[in-house]
Amino acid sequence: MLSTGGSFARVRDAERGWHHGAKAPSQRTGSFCWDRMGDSTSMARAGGEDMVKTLPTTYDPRQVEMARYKIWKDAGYFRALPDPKRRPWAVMMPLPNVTGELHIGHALNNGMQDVLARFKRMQGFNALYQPGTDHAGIATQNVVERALAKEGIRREALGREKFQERVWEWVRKYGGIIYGQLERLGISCDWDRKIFTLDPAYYDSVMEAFVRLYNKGLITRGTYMVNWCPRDGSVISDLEVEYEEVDSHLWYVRYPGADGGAGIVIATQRPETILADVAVAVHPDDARYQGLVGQFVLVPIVNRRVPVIADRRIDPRFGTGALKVTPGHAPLDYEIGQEHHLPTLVTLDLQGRMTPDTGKYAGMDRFAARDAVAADLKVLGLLERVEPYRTSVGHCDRCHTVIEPYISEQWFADMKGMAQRAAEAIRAGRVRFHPQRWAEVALDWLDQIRPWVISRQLWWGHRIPVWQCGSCGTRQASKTPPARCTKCGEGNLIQDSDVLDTWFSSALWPFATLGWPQDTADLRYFYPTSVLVTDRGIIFLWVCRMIMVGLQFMDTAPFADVYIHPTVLTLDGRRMSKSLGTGIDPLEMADTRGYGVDAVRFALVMRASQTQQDMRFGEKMIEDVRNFNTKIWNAARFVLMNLDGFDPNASVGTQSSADRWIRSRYARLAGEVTANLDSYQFDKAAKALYDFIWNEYCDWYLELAKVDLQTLPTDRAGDSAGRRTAVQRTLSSVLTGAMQLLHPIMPFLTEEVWQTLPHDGPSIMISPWPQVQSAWIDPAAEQELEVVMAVVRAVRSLRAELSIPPAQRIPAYVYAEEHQIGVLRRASRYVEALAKVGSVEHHALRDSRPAHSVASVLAGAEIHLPLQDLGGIVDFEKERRRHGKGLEALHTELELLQRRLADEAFRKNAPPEVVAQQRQRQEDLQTRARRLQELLDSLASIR
RNA sequence: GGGCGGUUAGCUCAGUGGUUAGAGCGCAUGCUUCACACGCAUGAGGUCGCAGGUUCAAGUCCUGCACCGCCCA
Repeated sequence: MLSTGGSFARVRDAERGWHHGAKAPSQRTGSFCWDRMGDSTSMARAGGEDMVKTLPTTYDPRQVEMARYKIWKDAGYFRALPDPKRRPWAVMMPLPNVTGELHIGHALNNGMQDVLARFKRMQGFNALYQPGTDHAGIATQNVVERALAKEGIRREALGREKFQERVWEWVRKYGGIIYGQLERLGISCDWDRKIFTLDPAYYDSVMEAFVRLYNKGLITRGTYMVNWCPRDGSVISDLEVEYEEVDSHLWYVRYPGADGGAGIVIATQRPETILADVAVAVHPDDARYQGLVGQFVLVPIVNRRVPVIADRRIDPRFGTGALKVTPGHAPLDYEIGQEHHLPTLVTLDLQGRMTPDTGKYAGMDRFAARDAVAADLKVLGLLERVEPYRTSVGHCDRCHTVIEPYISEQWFADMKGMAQRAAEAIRAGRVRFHPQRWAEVALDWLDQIRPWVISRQLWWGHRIPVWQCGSCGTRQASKTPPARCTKCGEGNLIQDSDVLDTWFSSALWPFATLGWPQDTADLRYFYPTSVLVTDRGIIFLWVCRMIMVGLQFMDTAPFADVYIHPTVLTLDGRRMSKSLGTGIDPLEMADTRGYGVDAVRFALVMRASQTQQDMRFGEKMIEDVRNFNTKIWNAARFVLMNLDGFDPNASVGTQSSADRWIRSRYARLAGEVTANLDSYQFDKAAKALYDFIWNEYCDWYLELAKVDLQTLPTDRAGDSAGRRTAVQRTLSSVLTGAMQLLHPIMPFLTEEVWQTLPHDGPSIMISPWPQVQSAWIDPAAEQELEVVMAVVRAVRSLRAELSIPPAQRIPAYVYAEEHQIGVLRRASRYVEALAKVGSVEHHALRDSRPAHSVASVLAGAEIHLPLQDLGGIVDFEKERRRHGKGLEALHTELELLQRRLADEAFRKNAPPEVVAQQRQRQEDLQTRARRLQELLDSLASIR
């Protein structure tokens, strides 16, 4: 069993004894259990080590991740039900579009939510991670329209009802794809709570919200100039318009005077709208046109007689300073037209084509008409010139069609009061943004909120629950079709044909998912939620609206924290996009490339800093984490090989300084990771784990432990002090704890490793989060090991410098301050093994040095490799240069220090401890410099 | 036009006003060391975007500028 598959414990066997019996030990008894007890003991007794050795040296995540996920899910670990005895914690998934497929942004976003959910769950919270999908009105309608187009069918030909059936069909077929992909990420959502925004209960919440706002007079119908998408045939809100700089032209057109005079030259970006002009406007102070205001000019082509008016909003520096006024097709012109009581003419239809009354232009697309009109103006001799011009053009954020300003009657929500409350909540700190600067961004928008156009001319979405009387025209809002008109009593009521903006329904997400408007146990228990994790791109569209609506209906903001994570970019700083071919597909990385989901998650999380708003990301970063995983895997293999005869319940035994050191470092790590996750500093948590596991645990502690394991007796009688047990316990418990701390970020590998080591409970997922063991923090042991490591590094460095073959054992003399000698003597076995030293002699620093040696001068110690042991391989000239360089550096630094300490201003103004620290440093450097000089002097006598 | 973020080693990024600025990757050299070559060891590599200022002390605080990016109008 062990040698097959890529895992220590093939998943199914790993849980043997836990899942099928009621005997699973309680988490609190503290009784360790060997998982796969049979395998482990036999491994220890008879050739077990060989069996472990036959394990592959690399970890294949594909062998375990999917199966492990199923075990967790089936065990019900993701489930969160109200339980008054436990503290709730909740995060709502930013609902992906039902048409959507997983991309790198989802991997980061959901990965982080899962980190938090797993972290909080292990901390003992009753953690709810709420999943769901969004019907995504325009996006989904577009997708299905495109599918229909392939069959040569237009939606209008099908009719509303048939079309909706087709969309539902599509959703049933493809709408679940994203769920499967999210599961593949390993995220621990409560899947029994999956919600789709068009589910009946959710639909009811949306209707309820609309009717309540309507009855409060906060939703009204009005005619304004809106952003119209001619392709979608619908209005969209300001936030759904993306402005983009494009190269265009400025056409200078002469409008002849009605009296036969020269008239006026205007500059326009849109000659095709000339046909709808009703005036020409100039700034009242513009000296050039003083005489013309009040006169009349003729609109070219149509020869309409229109006035020249004065308006302060005209920018005299733009073009000629004269603006043609087209109230039907431009927002500013619409305002000017209203104030000056000008008529409104419309020459473009809902599809962006010239209207039938435009003569030869009728039916022409707006862009074709632009060229046609310009050409005709030229023929008429009225086109003075054309200049290249760079301008910002609004596009539909769904289909990228150029937006047309259009006068239209729509439903608007008045957000002013709600925005005020939301802003108050943010200012009072009841909603906190991380990083904090995003609060300012949100507040700016809330403070200048404008009415929200919530109706959409679509067939897919929540139908607006307003009925209009066919007889008297009275409107009423109602969740159910009303029988008769409230005013005239007639029964001829017609429902509004429009649907609601998708964002209207998603604004209700934090409470509609929990059963609102019903007063449910879920709602009482989990609302308000704990945190929202999302990208900055939807702060206004979604985050602010959730806060506003949450306060409106629940009287409490929907979450206390908002964490805005970075946006993932390519290595050269471009947006990741499938269509541009610049994306990294997280599932391709995990499965096709075989890095595993753990590696993808960790690689992303490790780079999520609060400093920058973007993160540049590439495949190599995932590969690096895969290597880290292999490192962990092999460390676990090593530990497992050395746990022979280990009894987790035996008394602790005598720990070495190395044991105390790594336990101390681990205790600090636990505190660090906990604090970093609590403050959404994911990068710091990940890096702390990476550094600890690789550098401290693997590179140092495992090597130190090897030294002890090789020398300590394996039988109970010989090991009366329990030294071996102590090392084994340290090996095992520190790795187990590190796996727990790493689990939220890398759920799978950590579970595999945890299952094979002595542990308590059925899964790492529901194991208690490691407490910071302050008793384990041991500054003396830390200092001791610092010295040992410094000596080892110094010897290794000398060896490399002198090209001493790695296998050649050489003697070494260590000269140290007297209080360190005892420490170094006790640790000499470590130095010998790690630095490949045959024997170490310890001396006090005041003792005389060997006559001829190469040396390294440390702060409190000197390492000497005596010459006679090195044969003729030493290049003394090189040695002198090396030490000369070192001495020079010391002198430079000393000079700086001396100057600083000589400065009275420094001694007077700097805090005493800083001055003292600098003095101490000066002394240390002086000592080192002196010793180095002595060394140089002794070298000078040699050849 | 307004606001925000960034600019630190070849790349990706850390860096509470106080030692001569760090990490990972990459690079160089050596190593089939009994967990791991997806590895180990050693090492090279930086006028912290530019210019001023504050301070005993500036990568860190202030002002201005440049460039890259995001948002709003």
